[in-house]
Amino acid sequence: MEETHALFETRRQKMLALREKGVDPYGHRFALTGSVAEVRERFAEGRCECIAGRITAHRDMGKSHFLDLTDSTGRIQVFVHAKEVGPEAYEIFQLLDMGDFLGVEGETFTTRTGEPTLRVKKLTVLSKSLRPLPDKWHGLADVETRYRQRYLDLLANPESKEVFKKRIAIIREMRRYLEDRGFLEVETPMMQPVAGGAAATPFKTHHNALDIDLYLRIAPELFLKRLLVGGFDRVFELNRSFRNEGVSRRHNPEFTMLEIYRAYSDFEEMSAMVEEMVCTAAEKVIGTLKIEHKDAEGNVIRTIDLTRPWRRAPYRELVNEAVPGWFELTPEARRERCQEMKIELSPEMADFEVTQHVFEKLVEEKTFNPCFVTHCPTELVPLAKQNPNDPSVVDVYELVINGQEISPGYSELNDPIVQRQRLEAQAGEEIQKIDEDFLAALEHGMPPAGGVGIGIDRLVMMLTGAESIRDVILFPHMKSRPADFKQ
RNA sequence: GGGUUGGUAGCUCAAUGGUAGAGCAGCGCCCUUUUAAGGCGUUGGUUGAGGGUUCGAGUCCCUCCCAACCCA
Repeated sequence: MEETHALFETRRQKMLALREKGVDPYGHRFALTGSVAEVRERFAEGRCECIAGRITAHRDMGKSHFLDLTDSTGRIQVFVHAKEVGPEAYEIFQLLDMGDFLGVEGETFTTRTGEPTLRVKKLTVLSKSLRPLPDKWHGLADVETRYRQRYLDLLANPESKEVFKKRIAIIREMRRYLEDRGFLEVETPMMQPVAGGAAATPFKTHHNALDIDLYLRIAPELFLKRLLVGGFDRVFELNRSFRNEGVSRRHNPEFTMLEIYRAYSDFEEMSAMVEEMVCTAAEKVIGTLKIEHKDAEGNVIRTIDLTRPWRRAPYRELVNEAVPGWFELTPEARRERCQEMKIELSPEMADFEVTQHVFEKLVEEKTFNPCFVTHCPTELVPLAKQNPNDPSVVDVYELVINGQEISPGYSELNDPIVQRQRLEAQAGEEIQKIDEDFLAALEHGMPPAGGVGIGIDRLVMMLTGAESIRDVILFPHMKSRPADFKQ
């Protein structure tokens, strides 16, 4: 910032003027008698209180000033008058701006209009704000700024802050649910020599001292299974994974995933657990199982009903519901039907991929209430365990809510020979992409187990009605903008 | 990667191809109980960047940057 903006310069001069008066514009610890909410809670005439917060409003009556002081618990009005604070403090007061952090000591009283207020006896400058905050009334509307400078969004848009508080609460409830049932939360490597456990492009990095390439994990799966081998029967990990792919309304390069593994279980038992866990979180955090999504004007555009039991239906049945007689059609006739239904296909697609496209467009995107899609075709999920009675399908569910895949669940493959074949087939030429250490672990014996992954960002979207993943991630990734902060 | 829409003062937004504006914020003055306080006055702009057309461009054309949405 070679040039300084006039608004910035005005505030900087005030900051320097505070220094001139021997006041440190960037203060230190300030002893509170309570938070704003606590002071409001126990409000009674004539109590002495010390509170601190950001100045979020200033109503200037000449010699009387009313400020709003806001901390994380709320706002409270404080009253500043020259006679109460003395001439020196009043001069300091005149160097303050909206956005400054201020500590005040004073006595509570109620104004004529009935507003609980603190009459300031002593004020302490805690931090001078050099840049103006967004408009107090209109808030911050520009989406780009809301994402790039989230702190401004949080200050200006209370509903944005609410979404993140809900996200935190949802995650807390999921953790509590799992811990109450004997699951141990573990931490496994985010930097891995081989990025396994999913099909996705990883981020690559390099460790200098070891002189080895490492990848940011695309999933924690292979390490959690090592823990099943090692005798942890119930484990989960709730943390970031990274995929070097496009960004969109539903994709952020780093995203939060919950993976849970339970020995001696299977995908069906896991589906029941996921159902119960999500409902518990919804009831505790949102307070209902009927989740209303609203548009910008506040009109309800859809209601997601999480009431149990959730639907469970085989993949083929759902496709057949969407397009009756689909599976009786020849491959050619299916492609023609897709053209009629305006579903775009590429010529090199395999037949199962054509069906999968129909599934995505006509089932997944239109399924808002929860549905466990079961009996998925083996080709779609090559790493899963085949159904003992019907090898054309696998023992897997895909949970669809809000038109998105939110959680896959597996009966985990624990046959090391089959696992090796599958990984080799998947790796093809790139044989170095096989995690031999993982296969060695399986060869020591892994108990049969159920495993699930839950996309936390998408779950939070569903529960809060957010239309974009960027609205549930505090600092979503954006392209850098070199012009930022040029004054 | 393709398509659509958008980017104007610190914030929220105006402006038929014809002098770049308003509200809030800021600054100055008045006001001793205000609630988006009020009143009077006033500062503030490389209209995302760069080219072009035109007597004249925020507006039309081209290239680029950033974002949102849709598609791949």
